Amino acid sequence: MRVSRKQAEMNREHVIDVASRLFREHGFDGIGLDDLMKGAGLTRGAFYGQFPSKAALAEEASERALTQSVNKLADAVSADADRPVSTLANYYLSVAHRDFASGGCALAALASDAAREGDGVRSKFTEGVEAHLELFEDVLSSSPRRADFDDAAVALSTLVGALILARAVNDETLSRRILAAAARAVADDFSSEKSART
Amino acid sequence: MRVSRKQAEMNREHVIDVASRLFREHGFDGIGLDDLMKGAGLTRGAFYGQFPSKAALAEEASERALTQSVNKLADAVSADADRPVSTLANYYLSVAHRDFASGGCALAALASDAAREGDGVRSKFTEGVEAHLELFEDVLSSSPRRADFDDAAVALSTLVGALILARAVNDETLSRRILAAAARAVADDFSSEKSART
DNA sequence: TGTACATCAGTGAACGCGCGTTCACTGATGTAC
DNA sequence: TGTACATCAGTGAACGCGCGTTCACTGATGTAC
Repeated sequence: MRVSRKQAEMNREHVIDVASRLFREHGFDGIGLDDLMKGAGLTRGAFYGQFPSKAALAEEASERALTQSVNKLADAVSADADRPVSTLANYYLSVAHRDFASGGCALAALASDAAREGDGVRSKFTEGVEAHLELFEDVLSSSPRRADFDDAAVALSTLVGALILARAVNDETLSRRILAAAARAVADDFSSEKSART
Repeated sequence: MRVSRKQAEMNREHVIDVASRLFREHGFDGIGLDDLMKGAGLTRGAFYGQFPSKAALAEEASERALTQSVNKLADAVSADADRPVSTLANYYLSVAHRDFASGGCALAALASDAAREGDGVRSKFTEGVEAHLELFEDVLSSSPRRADFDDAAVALSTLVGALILARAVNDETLSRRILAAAARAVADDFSSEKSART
């Protein structure tokens, strides 16, 4: 059943979107092409008309997930322009974000997996980390204290690490304490905007 | 070929050790029972005499990897008791640790994977995170500034996040800048022992 | 302590299954006239 | 604009392979006397 070129291109884009979500939720090795294509409303066989291999999809899906992650963070920050740093930290380390890996930060969801992938995926992650760092440097610099690359790297590391630990842990109290502690530390480090102690 | 009970118990322990390394290197889904058992010098078939399932091994291997991680960090810190905080940070964020996931921190290597595992593995990670936090609280408290649970959580998050990002990235310069920035931030936050700017 | 037998750790082949990938086929789309 | 045919996006069965798991078997170990 041939489909119009426009429809075919839309299908391809849809597969990438679905993959960017399902990879974040299950990891690159945790989801197969069958489920990936089903999730996009197509069948397994159509895959190789669109992509040369699963690794190639992983690459495109990583790029998309990382771009979406940066954009979501930028949007969240601009929604509360008065307190950008604590908005960023609280949004990133919210329970909602912790429980929504498939639509959340690709670094927290996939960076560990990416370290085991080939250069294609890792190059996308390199660009993704750089894009996140640029956003962080911007946001942190909006505070009274000027921020440089190193400040951005430290803040990003703290947020990513805290989210990953909060997700790995089985104990809701411990999980929330980690999120809260890291959010407050990042917010306090870069603001007159002191956040309240929990 | 039956083997003495003592030898059988040693074999079982060896399988757990090998698994704790190979899981850290390849992820829980990235290595099969065949390679796991081969790594321990046994054959696939012997596995089910020792463990009820792969998930059960993942649980035991997680526990072992986490315990080993804490012990290694404690040893590293006590080797340079004069500057415990910067020793911890520099050891954790060394290039050697970045490039040696199989013998390194189980949290950085497997926490993302653990979030997708069942309660067995996640409970071990909960205990593992708690053990790391206790160590961190101890080490950080040795500085002039007193440290509490939150300080430990922030420092651990920063180190784990920075190591994961440094591993995901394809660019050696970027990778080292992340490591150096996070190491200096953690060391400076908790010491009179100021570390030198790179 | 020595012998006879039961136990059981480890072997290796086999199981069904889902994986990534290939391919002959279908039929709507796109094109040539 | 209408017709005839070539193109090719998507289908679904099939491929070999490695996965987690099972099992009949082997032969050294452990035990009973």
